[in-house]
Amino acid sequence: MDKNSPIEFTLAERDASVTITQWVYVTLRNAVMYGQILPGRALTIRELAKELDVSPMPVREALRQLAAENALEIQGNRRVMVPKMTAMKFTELCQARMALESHAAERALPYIDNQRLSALQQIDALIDDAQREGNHAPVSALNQEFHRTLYSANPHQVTLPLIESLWLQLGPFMKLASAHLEVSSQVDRHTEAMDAIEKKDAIALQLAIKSDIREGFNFASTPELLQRFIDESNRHN
Amino acid sequence: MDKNSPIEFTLAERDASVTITQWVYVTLRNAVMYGQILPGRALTIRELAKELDVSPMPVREALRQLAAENALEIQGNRRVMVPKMTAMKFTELCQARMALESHAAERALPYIDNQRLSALQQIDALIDDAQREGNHAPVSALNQEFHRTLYSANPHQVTLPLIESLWLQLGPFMKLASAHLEVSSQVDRHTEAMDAIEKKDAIALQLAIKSDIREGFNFASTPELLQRFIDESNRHN
DNA sequence: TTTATACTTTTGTGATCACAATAGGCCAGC
DNA sequence: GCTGGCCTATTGTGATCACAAAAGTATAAA
Repeated sequence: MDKNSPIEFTLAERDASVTITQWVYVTLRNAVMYGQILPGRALTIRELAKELDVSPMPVREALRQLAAENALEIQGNRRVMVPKMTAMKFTELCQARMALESHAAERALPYIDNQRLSALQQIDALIDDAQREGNHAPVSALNQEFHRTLYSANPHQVTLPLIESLWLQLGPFMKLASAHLEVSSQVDRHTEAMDAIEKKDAIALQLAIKSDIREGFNFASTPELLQRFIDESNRHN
Repeated sequence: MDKNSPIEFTLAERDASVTITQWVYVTLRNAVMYGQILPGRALTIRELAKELDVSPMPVREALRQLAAENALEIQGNRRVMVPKMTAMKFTELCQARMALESHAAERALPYIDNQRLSALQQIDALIDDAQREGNHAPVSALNQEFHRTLYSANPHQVTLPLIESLWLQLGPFMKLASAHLEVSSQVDRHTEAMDAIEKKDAIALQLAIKSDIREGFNFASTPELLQRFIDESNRHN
């Protein structure tokens, strides 16, 4: 079965009201997002079906959906794998995040009320708590939650699905990143963002979001370090 | 069968080297993109399978893929339809296009060589020819081809799939648009873009792209006109 | 004429099966 | 020891079937 590396799934409870396909989709999505499937690892429908104890059918549909979201790549051989990363692609993904998310923040700004602002503050407080305790595991998910809460204030949402696609593509490398990342010393860009929101200052908000994204990945600003991460993830072919 | 409106598919030849699922996907995608399926129209797997003369299986997979690309919407009832448009959503889609595509153009600029520039000029010439002959049908597809050729110069492509998702969502309304659109009088922003490319002027290129997108839809700048289009497409429920 | 209810049909979901293509392993030849 | 071609096992694709949920329809009561 595990011709390459085994895959450790975090199997959630399967609610009866949710279709099996959706459950498989969420499970695989989390596995990709949190780097539990190494890039380059070939995935087969039957293997995953066996692993998740479902029939091949829901796996097929979930894989196709994830491929459409650019989380997985269908090779010419019809084989499915997590796309490999390159230094240039990594840069492009971060640049695309900055462009898209600063735009999404600007479009969301007019719709942010006090209730949502306090929700943002709450999430930020959780992040601070986790970092103070040295508990880096949930920070990545909480950070996403912060951004999602911000952008989804806009009730006519069209950018969030695109942004989530970028997150998915960067996901496998966030894990490698967080293991090496020094976050405690950095300026809290979330606070800057919330200040800008209170002042309804679109320019400042965009700047804060862009800085937040850039600093989240500036550990990789030295090409050698990034290259080591990429090599590490590709070592298993 | 046609409880609502019938669907006119443009059935392409099915190449043997292409899987049925891919062929169905392309066929449905074109139908959505060129407004052959009215928004709100409920789609059923078996109906489409019968219409396209394939088994339900490839249709299921194609529908799921299109839903993942935001071209179709899966309702709570598990029914699939082309999403309905609102004036606000239309605006958001255009704004997102401007943000994403101007960014994609900037990132592609360093990679554009003379060969690609002449390809762009060729496409633009075809557009001019078609418009001079009053042949508005292929203009929309050629315009997309122009933008795609420009952005895909960047070999580390990550934004193009996101941009295509936006095109798909706007697609159904391009048809309604082109029927009422006056294009002959407008400035040729493509020429401006190509001038900027020759001068390697990123700012001018971004401006040209943004203007091109804005003018492509400024027919809808009067809310009443846009509303009429939306109503028209929703009339059939 | 209108509304609530029972019945019939249709539909999405998921399982299983058949088949052609691909991959991986094996052995012979150099 | 290394490479090239054959053979077996595995895989993706697509078809068919079973089932429960949903939608549509007709009937009956008001």
